[in-house]
Amino acid sequence: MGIIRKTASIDLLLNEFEQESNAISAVDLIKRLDKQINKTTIYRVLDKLEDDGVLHSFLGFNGVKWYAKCKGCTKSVHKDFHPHFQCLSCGTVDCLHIHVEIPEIPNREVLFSQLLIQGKCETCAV
Amino acid sequence: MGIIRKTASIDLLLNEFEQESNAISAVDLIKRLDKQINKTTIYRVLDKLEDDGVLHSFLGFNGVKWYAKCKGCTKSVHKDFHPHFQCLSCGTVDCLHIHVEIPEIPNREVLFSQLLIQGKCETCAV
DNA sequence: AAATTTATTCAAACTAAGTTGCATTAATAA
DNA sequence: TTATTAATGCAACTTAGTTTGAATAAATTT
Repeated sequence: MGIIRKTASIDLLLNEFEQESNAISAVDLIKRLDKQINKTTIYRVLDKLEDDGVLHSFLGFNGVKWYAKCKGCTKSVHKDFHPHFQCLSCGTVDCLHIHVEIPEIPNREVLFSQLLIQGKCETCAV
Repeated sequence: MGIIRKTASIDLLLNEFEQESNAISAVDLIKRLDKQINKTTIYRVLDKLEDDGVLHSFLGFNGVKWYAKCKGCTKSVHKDFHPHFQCLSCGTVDCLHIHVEIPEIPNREVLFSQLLIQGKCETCAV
């Protein structure tokens, strides 16, 4: 079930992603919108936005959930297998628009994959 | 700080990994050894075994921590960048001994990476 | 435009994974 | 064999996320 009604919560959350080109963690969104939206609502709206192909989610190295805007994803077509990058210095997480080849694996059926790369970002690298 | 003393807890934990060729989640180990070792101790011993290059850890798709035996890792040399595979049907998680090329990324310094592949394992694939 | 249905929201309580502080136990060294 | 210090156990805590059930707001029907 996707989003049916336009509400203030959805606007507020989408606005955060307009302002920001990087990924944003659920935890961070809860902090940012603390005064404005209940955390239950935040998790639910994020869920729905992901359902609708507006956002996609992935896990960072410590297991917290991150969300980022989808490019070219729709409700039905949601194949967004790009890697994500987490900077060790500043903590920024973002999508890498590069292609990584996942090799065929004998006797196994590959359905999804998640590649998380950790290092230093443009700003923090020497 | 690695392991300094040989204790019963360490033996019990190592024994689990002897018996099993697949990865084992921390949660599962706590269940298995419930009567024998306290969960705090389990987390602590796992930490140290990882430190010593005996085990390596990674996160599953739902963010829980998995451990598997290291091959050719030592305390100082701990470069184990192989992908991990999680079966959607039976839940088994294991190490894939294949090489995946992580491309250079302009202006970024790549330090670590984690590739998690989800699908159907040998036993569960048609 | 009021009534009704349906979706959305909130607060609070809960869960699951993992961590911390501290007293106690047990390897190892002296 | 005692002294030292690492390892352990326990309880309480933290953090991220989920569930619940009642209250509210938005659509839709009348």
